[in-house]
Amino acid sequence: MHLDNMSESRIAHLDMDAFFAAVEQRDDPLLRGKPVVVGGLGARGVVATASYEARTFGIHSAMSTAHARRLCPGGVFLAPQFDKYRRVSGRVMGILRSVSSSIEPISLDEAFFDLSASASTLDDAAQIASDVKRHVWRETRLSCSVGVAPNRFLAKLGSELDKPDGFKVIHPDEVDSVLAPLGVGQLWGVGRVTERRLCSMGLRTVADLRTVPSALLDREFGQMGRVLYRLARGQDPTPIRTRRDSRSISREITYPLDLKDPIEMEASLRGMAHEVGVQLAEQHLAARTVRIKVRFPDFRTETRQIGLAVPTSSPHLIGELAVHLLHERAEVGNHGVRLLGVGVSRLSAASVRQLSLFDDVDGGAQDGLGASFR
DNA sequence: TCTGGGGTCCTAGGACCC
DNA sequence: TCTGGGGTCCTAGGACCC
Repeated sequence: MHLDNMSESRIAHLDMDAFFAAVEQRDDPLLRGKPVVVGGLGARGVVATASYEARTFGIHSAMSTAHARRLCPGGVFLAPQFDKYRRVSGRVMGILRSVSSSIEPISLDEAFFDLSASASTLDDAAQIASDVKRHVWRETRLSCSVGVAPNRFLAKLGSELDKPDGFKVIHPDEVDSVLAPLGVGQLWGVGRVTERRLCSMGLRTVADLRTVPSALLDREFGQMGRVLYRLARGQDPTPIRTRRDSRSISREITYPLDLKDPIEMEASLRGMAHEVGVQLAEQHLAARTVRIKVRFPDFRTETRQIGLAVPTSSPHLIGELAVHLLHERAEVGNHGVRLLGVGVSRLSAASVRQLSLFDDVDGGAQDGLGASFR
């Protein structure tokens, strides 16, 4: 299970360049060469993707759209068209599937694919991956960046380091020199908070991190310590996961203006609960936990959840429980809420027998509600 | 930086049981 | 009755990812 084993793998990672914005530019020639920003257009919207032209203005993902507009008043701001992106994504994933039976989509624009079975060396894998990259361009007229390496982490790093329109192979003997100068924030799973903590320990680069004994990282970071120790050495034992069962389903809405009216809050929760219930039913799943999320104007966020004795996919029951949690368990004062959300978890396959049980529970809402509390 | 939406995984504390 | 220890489940919060 050690390194020798790991280095046997040949993993590729493909990442579409500025995906949403690139699709819009592809479909409207007038947008080519211009700063294009795709994201929420409302008062509280954020940027999903900025084209490379927009990035030169300092615009990046997750920034508020309002801020992006100030940085680039002449930019083109578009609401996302997810159906379209999903279609394009489907074609890209199809290309990956044509070269590997083991692919792991991470999002619409990103996926790992395992080439270990079809390529016996990293260079053979690189050849296949480079064909894939060309194939993606031919079929979609979109550019992507590809990394090829002995494991997932290094493959992803490869696609990141040579972006856009990049192609990078990381061989085992280059791992140390590639990793050493990187900032610790470049490691997968190290975000703002962990990066700060590491920096406050005097650890700014991966080379710094590598000087720290495993035991110290364990003590300081728990489970994450092990991961840090390995990533700093370019080790990543996590396999490609082709199919993962979903563990939760949720909907949430940030309102353009804070919601103050309890009636509106209830209606909104019920609407989201309906969508969650429908999605559960579509996927033939049932849930044993119902949860709400409340975010206040000051951005403080609370969650409240309730366990059910019997799994449910009933939109009505989920809605009633959500409303109950809001009134009885959340501390909504009179300042209103900025966001509400409804989610379900502890999912299981809904059997036909369970489905008939749900109907009973749903039919007698009051009784069903009481009986469902743990 | 006035901060979306949909997820995953981890942690800490308390209840409960033996 | 001054007070164990381990395991498991649940809840709430938080870090992180795209």
